[in-house]
Amino acid sequence: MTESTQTSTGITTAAVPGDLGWHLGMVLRGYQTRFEAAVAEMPAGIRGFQVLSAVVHKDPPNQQALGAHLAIDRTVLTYLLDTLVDAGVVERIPDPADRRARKIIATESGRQMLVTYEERVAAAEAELLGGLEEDDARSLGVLIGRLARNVHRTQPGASPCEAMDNL
Amino acid sequence: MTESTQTSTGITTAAVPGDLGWHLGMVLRGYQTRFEAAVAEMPAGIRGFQVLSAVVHKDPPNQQALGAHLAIDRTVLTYLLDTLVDAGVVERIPDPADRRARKIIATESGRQMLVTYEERVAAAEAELLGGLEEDDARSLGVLIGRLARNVHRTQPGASPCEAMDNL
DNA sequence: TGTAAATATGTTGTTGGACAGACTATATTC
DNA sequence: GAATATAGTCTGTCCAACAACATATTTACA
Repeated sequence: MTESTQTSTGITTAAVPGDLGWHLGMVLRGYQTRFEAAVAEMPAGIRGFQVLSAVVHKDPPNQQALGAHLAIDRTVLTYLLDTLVDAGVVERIPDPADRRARKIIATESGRQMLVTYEERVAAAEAELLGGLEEDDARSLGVLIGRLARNVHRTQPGASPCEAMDNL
Repeated sequence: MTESTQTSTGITTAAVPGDLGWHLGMVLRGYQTRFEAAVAEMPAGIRGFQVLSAVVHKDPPNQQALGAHLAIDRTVLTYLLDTLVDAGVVERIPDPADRRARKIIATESGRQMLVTYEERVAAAEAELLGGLEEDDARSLGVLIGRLARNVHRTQPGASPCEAMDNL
């Protein structure tokens, strides 16, 4: 811990390169632990929930769009969807306009399941942020959201080698 | 986007449970992409850097503490350290007080390497946060750091890592 | 003291997810 | 209608995570 920065919140943070990675990893770890417990009974667990949530809230036109949104490889998405279809949570319906593509829609049972688990997930998220002041938690959510959209916008596809010309 | 929350920053975010997970995943993905490029030539890549950084900055008394700090499984840490030792970056020296334990120390070459790569990592972190206002980036760093320490403190992480909660 | 439990680390084997490449079916383009 | 592009699936491979076991050492306690 060498140099440090005084911030408006009164917290002093060590300015060590790499700490951001440690912080992100630790937060994601805490999130996953709670999230996992919240959706343990869902088919395909965390990713099952994420897929179902994306299907309902984002209404992607085909699997490719769905996979791109969640940054899930298409070959992985295939068996993820297999699991969800087997569980009767979603359906693959052929797109009449482009019969190569398949649209994923939630079944009625899937919608109900999503509602149920969204409550649990919301509770898990609240618990994760429970250690922060309410204002801080809200700010953090906003800033992370903005940063996430930046990343999502500037990182198309799954090829990580494009965005790294600068080093 | 159904319901939304108006925040002090003027940004509108969708209040969908699970979005926090998507945000975190996306940010971590962007971070990893840049980080990976920054430390590609380092032995053991990202984790090699993280281990070396922790060894130098946190000075953990033994491997167990090191692994607990980074949330790395001990069996993984073993071959991670093998790689770093082979590369001449760190050394395992037996603890004279407890001959079961080994203290990991950086070699001179390792220290130099760390300095070199810390510059690159700092640049990568700055680039990731580049889309945010400077104040926002600083706030985000502070809040994530606080949350990360919460998680690190409250995770039931198996081992007595309390000895290292000195951040 | 002697012995059982606990601890620190290393080794081996298994498993699951990520990913590349081949393959099928359908669409578009010229 | 031949060539090429796209959506999805299937197969095989690689690596990290983890469990189970092995070894050396320390600690607890009878």
